[in-house]
Amino acid sequence: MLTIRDVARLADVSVATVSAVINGKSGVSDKLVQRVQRAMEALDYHPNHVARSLKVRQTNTIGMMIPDVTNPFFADVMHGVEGEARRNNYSVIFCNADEDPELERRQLSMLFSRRVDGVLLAPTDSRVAQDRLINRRFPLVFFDRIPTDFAGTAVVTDNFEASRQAARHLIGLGHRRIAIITGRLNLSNGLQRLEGFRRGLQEANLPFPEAYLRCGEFQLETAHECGLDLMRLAEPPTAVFCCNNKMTLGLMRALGDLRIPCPERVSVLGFDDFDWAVNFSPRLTTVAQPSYQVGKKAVELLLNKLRVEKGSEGTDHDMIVTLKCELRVRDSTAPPYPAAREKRDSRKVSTVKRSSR
Amino acid sequence: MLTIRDVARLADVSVATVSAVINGKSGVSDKLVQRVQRAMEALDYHPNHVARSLKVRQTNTIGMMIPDVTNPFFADVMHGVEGEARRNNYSVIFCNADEDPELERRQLSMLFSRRVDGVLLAPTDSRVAQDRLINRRFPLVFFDRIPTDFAGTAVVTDNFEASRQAARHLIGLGHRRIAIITGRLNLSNGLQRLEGFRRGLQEANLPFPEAYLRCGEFQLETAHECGLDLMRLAEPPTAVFCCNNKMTLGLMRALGDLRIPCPERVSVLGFDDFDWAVNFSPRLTTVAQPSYQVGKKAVELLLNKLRVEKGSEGTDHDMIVTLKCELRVRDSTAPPYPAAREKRDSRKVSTVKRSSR
DNA sequence: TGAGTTGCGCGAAACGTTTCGGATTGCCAT
DNA sequence: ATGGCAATCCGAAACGTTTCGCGCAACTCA
Repeated sequence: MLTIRDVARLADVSVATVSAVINGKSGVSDKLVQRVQRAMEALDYHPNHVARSLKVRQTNTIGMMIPDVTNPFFADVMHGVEGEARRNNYSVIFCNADEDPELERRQLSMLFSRRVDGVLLAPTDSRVAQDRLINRRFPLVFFDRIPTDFAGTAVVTDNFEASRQAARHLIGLGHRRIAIITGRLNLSNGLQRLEGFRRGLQEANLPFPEAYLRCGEFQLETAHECGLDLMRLAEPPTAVFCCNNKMTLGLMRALGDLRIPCPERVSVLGFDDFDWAVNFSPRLTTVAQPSYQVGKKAVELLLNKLRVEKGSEGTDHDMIVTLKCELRVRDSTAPPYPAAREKRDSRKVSTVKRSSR
Repeated sequence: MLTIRDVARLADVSVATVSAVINGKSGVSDKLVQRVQRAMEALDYHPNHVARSLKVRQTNTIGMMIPDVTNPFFADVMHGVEGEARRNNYSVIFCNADEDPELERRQLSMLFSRRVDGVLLAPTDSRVAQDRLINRRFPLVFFDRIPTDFAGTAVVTDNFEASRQAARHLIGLGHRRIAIITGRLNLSNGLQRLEGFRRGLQEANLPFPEAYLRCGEFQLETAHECGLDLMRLAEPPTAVFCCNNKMTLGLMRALGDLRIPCPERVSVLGFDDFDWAVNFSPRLTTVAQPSYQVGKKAVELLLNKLRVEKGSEGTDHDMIVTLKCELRVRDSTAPPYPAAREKRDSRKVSTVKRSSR
């Protein structure tokens, strides 16, 4: 394999000089720059990035920990991460935790061994997140979800507000018996979605019976069962709010199993939008997260952290940036059945706008 | 930052000894092994993987080039890749080519600088794929798509056979006017799907007029327009085969725009299955690719290549492994309208099985 | 008892860069 | 002619590992 020495020899200069022109440093004459560049060209030389990393103690690599690649939400944030990283000459090595804290721990430790400059983390539980040891290893920015008493920097979406709006939308349609299928509640995303929803109900003075609160653990199968349970209740809900895309799918399957038409018998509102939502039967109304932006912003924050750590500029203040969600009203939510009886309770029905995408 | 020297000092042994125990080499007494391990524990020492990589000239990293992260098919193969790589102590640095050959080239060159041990590549065009220079840089295994005159190792699915079966399914239902929306035809996946389909038609002595062949470039928007064009023909097709998931979506939108009911007026059969297909309106019949397996198998092949390159065992013969697809019949395909008139042409209608997932 | 063998541990030289300080040159002002 | 000062260029020491070969002690066997 070619080394910097080979090009130095061919260009008849020292390795120091070659290094200088590779890194675009000033203080080397045009003549030599030319010679060196020609030599590199001739040999098709590519600097060994790992040797460089060892020397400068910086790998220009960030790690990204995802709990579940299969979720299209995370695919989108990966897209954002990869793009922004590349634009800044960073590579991303990508890890899947499979929702397993132990695996997550091992992967994090592997990332440290590889001396990544920093990591992006959507933690699977709050223990890892709080681990001071891990925090001391490298700059960390969280995304999508954070522990309740989190101190550090993160980018999340306004789960609380979005869920509150979701509840309001349902209430506005005239629903009184509204259920929720939540995700895991140990982390912010699951919790905030529940809390925002609860607040929405509360503000309308609506009851929120225990039976209408189900934990679907963010999984399709679990949500499927929740849906089944919910709809078999003596007094089933007329609307249900699903806290992520997979669970929405599970619920829809349950409705299909029970031959309960949506939205005629029950309205469903899902968290997470995706291309396919438009083609669902019925077209799904959802709250859409700016997933690409989450990824982009996360690496912006991380790179800033790295820059200040190198002392070159600015300051780093830990912060949680919150990105707005958007309610996309489509066809899976409608006034409750029988519409006639409850219609009088609802004044906002006629004002809701339908989203075309 | 801690080095091997620190633990050597603490354990009162040489760095060579520490290195030996880290790598589990034999020839060091139990007593010293204990001492060293205790020291590592006490210091919370993690070996510097980049120094090691430099020395042993192997990074235990593979690169993965994907044309489009956003496509759930690739998300699944990533899942397979990451899992199999991790099980073998490899990390994967992940690149998005965004369907841009120039970007792909740059990324490949970056991967080489980082001295990845090998790369997994779903090329965006056939030029890059054939580049001898690139092939000489590192072991390469292609997946999903290969150039027509490909020589090397790759894992693909049986696009030809699957598409032929797809055509047969449609024909079996009684369709005579069958259209196809193809992807790009410069690479195997697009081409084979067209060819298999054409063969299927041919075997049934069905015509395949120019007007029924549209290129959707694997993109949703393009396919949307193709769908519009197709259905506005004087004699529109009664069934259409879409060569990937995004294009199926585009077609469905077109049908929605034109208020053409599926499958009553037109049957649609899509390439690529996904969780959401079940909840479509109507439930989509698709040909499903073993995407996770594609990823898994690809790294198996790559790691094997690496092993033989290190001379430790076995031989490497370039090969193309082809994984089977599966036709999942659901509700978006049905006998053509008006069923009565053409029913007599079809004998197989009653024998098709419906897939429950 | 002495030579050969084995097992264990260590020192030091790589791996391919970057970077620091010093050496060389040319030029200008004195 | 001489000293001083930029402007270039170079040698060599790191960076944190692995690994080769050597030294030393303890056995084994005649």
